[in-house]
Amino acid sequence: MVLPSTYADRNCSLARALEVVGERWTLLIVRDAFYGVRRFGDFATQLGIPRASLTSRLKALVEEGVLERDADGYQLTPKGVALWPTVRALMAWGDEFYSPAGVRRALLHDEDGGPLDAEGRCERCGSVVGVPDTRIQPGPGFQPTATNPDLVSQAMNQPRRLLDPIKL
Amino acid sequence: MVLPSTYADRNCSLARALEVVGERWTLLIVRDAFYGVRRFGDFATQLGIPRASLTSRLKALVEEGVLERDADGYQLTPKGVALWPTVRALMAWGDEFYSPAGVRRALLHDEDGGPLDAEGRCERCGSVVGVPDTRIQPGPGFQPTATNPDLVSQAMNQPRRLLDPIKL
DNA sequence: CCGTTCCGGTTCATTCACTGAACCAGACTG
DNA sequence: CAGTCTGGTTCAGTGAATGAACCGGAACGG
Repeated sequence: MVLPSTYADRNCSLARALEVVGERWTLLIVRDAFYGVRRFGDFATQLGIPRASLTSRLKALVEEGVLERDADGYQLTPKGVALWPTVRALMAWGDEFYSPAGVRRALLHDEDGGPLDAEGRCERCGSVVGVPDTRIQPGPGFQPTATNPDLVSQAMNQPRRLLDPIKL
Repeated sequence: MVLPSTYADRNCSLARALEVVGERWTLLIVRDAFYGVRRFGDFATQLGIPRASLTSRLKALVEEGVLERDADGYQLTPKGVALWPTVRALMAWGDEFYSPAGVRRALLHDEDGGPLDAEGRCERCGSVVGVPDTRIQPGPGFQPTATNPDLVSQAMNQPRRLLDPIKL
C-alpha cells in the first residue's frame, strides 16, 4: 500500500485527498516543507521518521505533484502550497484543544507584523496574507526542549517566513 | 498503537492533532458524523471499514472527546465540530486537484441558498455560516454510482444540513 | 413462549506496512 | 587516496489493518 488505496466512496473529495496526504508522517513532511526544510537528512533528523519510510513518502509526494525535486532537495509545488489551509486548520485545532498555554507557533503577516485570524487574514491591515508573506514564530505555548535540539529544529524555531529555505 | 503515539516534535500542534485524527479512517468517520451518520452499522456500511477497525476508532474518538455516545449512537461534540475547517479545507483541496468536473459536494448557506467561499462565508449574504446552517448537496463533479448504493449513501446524497441525523 | 432477525460488537488467523539498524555508493574534502 | 557527508537501500522483526466468522442481547412475530 503505497497510498492507503481506494477508500470506497468515490464521491468524497476527502477520501481522495486522504489517499495522498492521509498516511502517517505525510502531513508532517509537508509541514516541514512549509518551514523550509529541503534536504532528505533534515527531514529525517527533524521528524525522527525512519529513513525507509521517509524515502517512500517523499517518492509518493513527488509522484503526486505535491513536492518537486531539484538539486537542493525537495520543495513544495503550487499544489503542495495549496495544502496550507489544511495544515493551518489542523494546527489551530491542536492549539485550541491541546495547548492550554496558547498557540505553540504564531502566524503573522511578515510585512506589518499583524497576527492572522482563523481565515488567514491579517488583523492589522485586513488583507489576505499569502503563504510566502506569512511569518511563523514561537508563540506563548511554545516549550523549549530540555535537551539541546538539532540544528534543523533550532533554525525552524527562529522567526521566519514560510517556504524560506533553511540554511545551516 | 491506539493512537499513532508520540511524534517526536512536542512543539507542533499539527503533530498533536494528528495523534488524534491522523490515523487511517479517522477523518472519514468524522466526515460521516458531519453528514449525520450516528449508528455503528451505518458507519460500517457507508465507509466499508472493517468492523474491528471501526470499533477501535470510535472508542479512541470518544476517549478524546471528539465524539460522544448516547442511545442513538455516536455524534460530534463541540470539539469534534471544531474539526470542520480541517475537513472543509481537505475536501476543497481534493476537489481542486482531483475533480476536474467541479466539486463533488457543494456547500451552501441553508437559509438563503448562497454558496460558501473558501473561508466558509456565504457569498450571498456575507455572513459566516455555522456548521448546523450549512447545507451540503451533490455538485457538478458528483458521480452517481453505477451500482445501486446502500440506503445510508442514498440518504447522504440528498441535499441536507450538516449534523442532521440520518433517519432510515 | 419459541424462533428469527437486527444490531453492535468481539475473536482470530492472515496479510501488510512500519520500524530501526545496518549496509552501500557516489560526491566532495583534506 | 583515506575519510566523511549525503541520500539513500536492504532486511528481519513487530505490530497494526483486514475480513470472515462468531456471539449475545433486544426487539419483533406468530
